[in-house]
Amino acid sequence: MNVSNAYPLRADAQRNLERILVAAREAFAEGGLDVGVEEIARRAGVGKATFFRRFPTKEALVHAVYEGFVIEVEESVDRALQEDDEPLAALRAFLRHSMTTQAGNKAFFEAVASRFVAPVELTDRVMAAIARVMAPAEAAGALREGVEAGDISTATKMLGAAIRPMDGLLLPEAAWDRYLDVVICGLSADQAPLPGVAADPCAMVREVSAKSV
Amino acid sequence: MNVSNAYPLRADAQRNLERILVAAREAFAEGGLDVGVEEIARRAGVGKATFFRRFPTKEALVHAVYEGFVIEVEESVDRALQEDDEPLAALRAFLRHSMTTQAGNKAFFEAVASRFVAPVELTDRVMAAIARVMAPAEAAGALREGVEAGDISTATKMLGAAIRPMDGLLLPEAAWDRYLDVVICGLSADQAPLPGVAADPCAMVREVSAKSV
DNA sequence: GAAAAGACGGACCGATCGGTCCGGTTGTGC
DNA sequence: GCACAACCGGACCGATCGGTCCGTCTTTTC
Repeated sequence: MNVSNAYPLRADAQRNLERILVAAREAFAEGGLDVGVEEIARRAGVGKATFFRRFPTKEALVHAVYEGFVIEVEESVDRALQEDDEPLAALRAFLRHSMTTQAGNKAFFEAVASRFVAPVELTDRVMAAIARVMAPAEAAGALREGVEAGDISTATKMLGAAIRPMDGLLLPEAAWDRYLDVVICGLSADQAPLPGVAADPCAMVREVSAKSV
Repeated sequence: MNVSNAYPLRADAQRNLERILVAAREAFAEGGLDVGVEEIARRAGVGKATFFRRFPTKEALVHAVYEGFVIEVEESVDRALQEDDEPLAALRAFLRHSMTTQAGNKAFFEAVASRFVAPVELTDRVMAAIARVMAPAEAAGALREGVEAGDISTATKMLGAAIRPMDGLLLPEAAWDRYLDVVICGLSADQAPLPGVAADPCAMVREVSAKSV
């Protein structure tokens, strides 16, 4: 985000900026998006004022970290597309990876759970990545009629909810596949078609984001 | 909870207590569990101190309201059990009703999403109700092998997550059945059995609750 | 109808959070 | 090596939240 800005930062400032980003990723991963700015600055070995000199608001930092998540998603799709033994393999690998990431990174989980309004540009990138990862299954006719990108996005939310039965508690990995199985199975072909799509969640997200600018 | 206490409250105190409970239910339904105590007291036409005279802490109020939710769940199961056209009907009706309630009541949604640690006694009641509502389907062999009460509880969480694509946004009702279909379908028989249960979420919930007492 | 038990609410407290200010420090270009 | 701009961080601010205090008012009881 600000890492390579218009005119170059002084060396120490650049170093501190990077430290802040690293510290924020760590702190958010452990404690979720509610971790305070002071704690992040402390971890970065920096004063609170220094933080606010680089990021106008805490929200800006959250967006910067969120962009990292989007990149992770895109890379996850690239990796998932490698395995093409069977039509649904890539989609399954993607969803499974999403569970792992949400489990190990509380902020990622909260981001998926939409604890904040993400910039449109970034949600668009996520949707594009999802479209890529579901393409093989779609082409092979392995997907239930009516399943679309927004549904896969929703599936990641549902799976995230599944592996966190209560606040602060995380289901052991061995139990995750139960839910992944249920969802994959519900998304597979050879079922009655899904009811018609009455609304496009992505469009609504776009609308809300635009309104909040 | 405190409504009918050990020794009788004075008439005005009893009236105010009821007003507080009603106001809390409304306020929580609209704004979620983060609504402040002051706002609730204001809605009840009462001072903040009066609130804290009846409830030792805000958490106590949340638990009282949560007990109301548990009763709603139990009633919902009673109603769902009426419709027995086909084996899965009751379960489906129950999950559908849970979606409606979560949609119309932000606090209920957050309670399902486990935004707080509920008392063991109440989570036990929820689990018992779920066991009742899934019994017909189970008896008819309509459930996939390995599906148990904890999975239905998780299903309500997943469906709650599905209908709220982002903070403050609610999917229109017409789109809900898509996800209900996916989940019901994944829970139905005639699929490969679910992977073995490595952990019992309910037991873990019980453990965590005990620790926090 | 008066006294005492109980309830009332607004003012107050301490902790926390996002965000700002300012006097001292440090990297950088000449 | 010097001067200046850029940078630094701790102290500070205002808002908010859960929770308490205390002087006043209401209900109950005899």
